[in-house]
Amino acid sequence: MSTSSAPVRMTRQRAAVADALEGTDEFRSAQQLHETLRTRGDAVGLATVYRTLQALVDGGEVDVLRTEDGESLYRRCARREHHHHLVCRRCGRTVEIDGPTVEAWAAMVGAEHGFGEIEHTVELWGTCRDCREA
Amino acid sequence: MSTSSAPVRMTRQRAAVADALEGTDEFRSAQQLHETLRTRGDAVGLATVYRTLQALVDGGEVDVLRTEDGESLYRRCARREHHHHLVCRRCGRTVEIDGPTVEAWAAMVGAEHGFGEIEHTVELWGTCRDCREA
DNA sequence: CAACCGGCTGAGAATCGTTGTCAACTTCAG
DNA sequence: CTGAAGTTGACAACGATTCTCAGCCGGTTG
Repeated sequence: MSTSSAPVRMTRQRAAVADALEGTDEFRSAQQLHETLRTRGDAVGLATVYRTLQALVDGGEVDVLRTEDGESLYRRCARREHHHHLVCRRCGRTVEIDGPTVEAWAAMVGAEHGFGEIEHTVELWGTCRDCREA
Repeated sequence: MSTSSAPVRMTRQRAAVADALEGTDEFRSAQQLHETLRTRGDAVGLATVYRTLQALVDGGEVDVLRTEDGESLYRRCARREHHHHLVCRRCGRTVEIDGPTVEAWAAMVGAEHGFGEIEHTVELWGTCRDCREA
């Protein structure tokens, strides 16, 4: 038997998207990445950018989070373990942080109220020094 | 001088939306509320539902949060002070919670990295007992 | 090295929640 | 009661994301 998972192919497009993510430590939107690639010369269809990002997210390679106005931002994070982010709402610059106590707290509060399958969203937004001075 | 803010009028539609929110303690989407009102008999245009909800949010009368797939959910909360939520992802049932230490922690982490104007998002999602048993 | 199978791509259409438009309408001060 | 101005609602417009599907190409096989 097999896991019947389709073999994943390495294509120019996938390499390009992955590379664009490697190139920055800021959270970027799919559209920004698409634009970056187009400018850089290795154009990739927008749909493909979205598909690739989704795949990377599913594989835990990339983190996503949503802006206040619903746009998804992607970032290749250093640590694969669960963590949170302090993101500059202006430029996307990001600092990875972990809330050692948050997980436990969330699980406890959930159980306390009879809720199961608890998940939590903890993100910090701010304006980084450079953006404030600009 | 004046704040030049336009006088706010009480209309059937606004009363209806406000009432629909009073009627439940669950987070509901604009579309759900619109449907509820239509079924109940006092139909209100969808655009008006959105406008009214936005106004209530701006006035701090109502809380908003976004689903994982980007939909906005609204709820008339008991306390006006800052707090967080434990929401059933299935039915919207909600428990208000406060993270006494979260605020301080967020501000500290922000300052520590040179970020200003810190805001934080802390929401818990789970499945309530009733929905799990159903 | 060439043929092939099936995953992959991309341009454009389709979704979907939400916001903008604007003529008709309603609230409420005077 | 009247008029000025805030409101409403049907519908168009938007913007991010997903779907379609015919053509393309990675990689394995013979």
